Amino acid sequence: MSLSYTHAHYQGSGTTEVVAVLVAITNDSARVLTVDEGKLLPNGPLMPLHRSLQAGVRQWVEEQTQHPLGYIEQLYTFVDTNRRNAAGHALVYVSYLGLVQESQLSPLSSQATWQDWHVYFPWENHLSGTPECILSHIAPALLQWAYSATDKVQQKRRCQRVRLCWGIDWNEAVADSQADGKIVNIKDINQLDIRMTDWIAEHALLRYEMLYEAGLIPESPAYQPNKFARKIELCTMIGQPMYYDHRRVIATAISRLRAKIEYRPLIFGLMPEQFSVSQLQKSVEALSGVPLHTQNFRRLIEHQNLIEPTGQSISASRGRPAKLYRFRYDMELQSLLMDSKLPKQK
Amino acid sequence: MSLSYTHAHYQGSGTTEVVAVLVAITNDSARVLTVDEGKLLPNGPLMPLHRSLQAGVRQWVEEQTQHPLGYIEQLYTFVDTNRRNAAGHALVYVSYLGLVQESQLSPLSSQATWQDWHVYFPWENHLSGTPECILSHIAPALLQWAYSATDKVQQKRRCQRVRLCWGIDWNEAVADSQADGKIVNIKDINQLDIRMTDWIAEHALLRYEMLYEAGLIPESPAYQPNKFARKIELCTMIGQPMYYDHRRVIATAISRLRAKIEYRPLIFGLMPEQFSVSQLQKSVEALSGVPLHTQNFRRLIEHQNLIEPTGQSISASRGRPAKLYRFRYDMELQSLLMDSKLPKQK
DNA sequence: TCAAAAGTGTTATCCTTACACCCATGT
DNA sequence: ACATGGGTGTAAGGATAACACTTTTGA
Repeated sequence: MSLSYTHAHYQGSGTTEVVAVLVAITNDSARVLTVDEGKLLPNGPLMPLHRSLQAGVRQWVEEQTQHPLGYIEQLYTFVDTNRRNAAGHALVYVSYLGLVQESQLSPLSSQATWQDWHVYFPWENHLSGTPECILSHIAPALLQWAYSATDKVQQKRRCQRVRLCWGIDWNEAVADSQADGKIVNIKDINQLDIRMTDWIAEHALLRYEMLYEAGLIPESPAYQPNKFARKIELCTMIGQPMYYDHRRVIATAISRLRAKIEYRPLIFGLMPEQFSVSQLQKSVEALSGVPLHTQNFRRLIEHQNLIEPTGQSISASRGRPAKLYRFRYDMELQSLLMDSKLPKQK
Repeated sequence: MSLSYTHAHYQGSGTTEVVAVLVAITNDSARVLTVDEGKLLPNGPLMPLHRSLQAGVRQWVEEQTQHPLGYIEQLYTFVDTNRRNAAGHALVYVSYLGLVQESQLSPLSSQATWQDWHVYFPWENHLSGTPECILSHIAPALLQWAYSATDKVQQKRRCQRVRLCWGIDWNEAVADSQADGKIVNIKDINQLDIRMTDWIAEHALLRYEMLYEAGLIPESPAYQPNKFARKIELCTMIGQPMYYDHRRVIATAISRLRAKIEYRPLIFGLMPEQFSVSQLQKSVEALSGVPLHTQNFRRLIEHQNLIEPTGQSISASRGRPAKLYRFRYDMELQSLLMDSKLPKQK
């Protein structure tokens, strides 16, 4: 009943396992719990004893982290046809997202470590402007991929997808085109004048899937290490790979979190008991990966009546001390937090 | 490779199956494809040959309905501990939502039928005002359940959940309460003065789960046929039951559709080639179950630039003929439609 | 006293909602 | 002509984004 994992060969007798993306925020950065030196997400076999998947994951995770999980939800179910049991059935794995409060980070098992999720997705961190890796490596490589499509239609589709997923645009003029409109050659990839237009944080999964499809990451069967125009240090540009498709699972979690945080107060599942407004903001920024407007963030939060002052305040190293707040655990707010899956009463 | 199902006993050798909620709109009402006289959703074993679940479902459904599926997405994965294989593993079933265009409804297999989804969820139809079954039967029974909770805290929680899920409120004064605040007796359930406040269409799943938890539907292990204050005709009040938990799967689909239709143009996956604005509105209403403001609906749609006039128009029996439109299948719109799972190019 | 961080006020803009009204057609 | 459904204009209210500004502390 403890966290177990296998990576060289799948040997379970069942064909179903559960994979968890446990998220916490430490030092204003988002982290996920991993095993096997950051190469795998914690995973375990589906246990026949539990009434529901939800209940199984909850118990299983609580045993591992030694404290109750605040929030948990099912993410997505994947099939891994490379891993099959004796009868030839492909492995099915059901992924879950769980939120862990920083203050409650407690004894980890020997092999488990918390990893900043930007280790796996360096391009997702826009807190200090557009990351270099997009402009210098990823975008050029993706455009190479887009323009090397077989026909004109696919070429346009791919370009549009790049634009929408990555929020970039470029100068189409720097390209030769045939009579049928297909562009056959890009004069100089450096002259495409790639610029950021509209980065949408929630598209994290789409971006990962595009990199996968374009063969730019090692997990992909289409991977070719030399697809980048310039030589790169792999991990700092396209992130640290994981076994199987576990990076995709994290990408799914990131997308879900970023989308949901907009309209559900999930963030409180990650905060300590007391916090200042700016701590709250930094936590949201850690998840969304983009800087927020400080003044309006404060108003947004206060306007929603989700927090109440504790009376205490914290004096930062500099500047005016910040008032501390706590989340209002009213009856109504409990209900606001409720997801499609309510905590079953018994 | 055709749709197969079992309901008396689960006999598959694997432990995973796929269940599909295929939705179409006919005569301005939402329907789902069912088998076994409306008692089951189409389901089939997970096939080891497919690379992905997505691909499996798609092929499997296309074979059944004889035409390509427009849109498909994974819904949720359930475990049925009552159905186990020889090795004792509980059945895992992955559910999918698929949209089918009315015009393309084509040869069904002998045992498959399209069912109006209000057959299963009569309380979800608010197109002609609040349905009687809520006010006369469901709400009273739920309040009975809420006030019969063991302690005061649970009582308040349940009341709040009823309020939020069903958008109703009532007069708390018509009840005795003890010193500790727990209400021990409701003088007359008819005098609670239950009234509709804020119906939220997307809460369909929460509502189903509450009925399940309160033991008001036959699928629930807690089911007691006589929980209702007044004698009822079962199906017209709490809907037609299904085998296993398949009604919950449909409820999941309804919630997802209603939530998603707000910010994604999914509806076009259900429309015929050409349609008038009011046909479009009626289709959206069929899904959401609530009437929409006609004038503003038109503007909303036009403002989004999703449709373009075909030049033709249709003369209804009465009144001014309506212009016909088609969905703009531009490159960009293709991309707008894209879900977290892009159609893989190959 | 000044920099740094907390916190407030005000305005322009967009989107939603509601209501009033005109248009084109069959009977 | 008139009822019926199609279609347009416009104004109020709420939410968001942007900017200027005041407050409180430590160095």
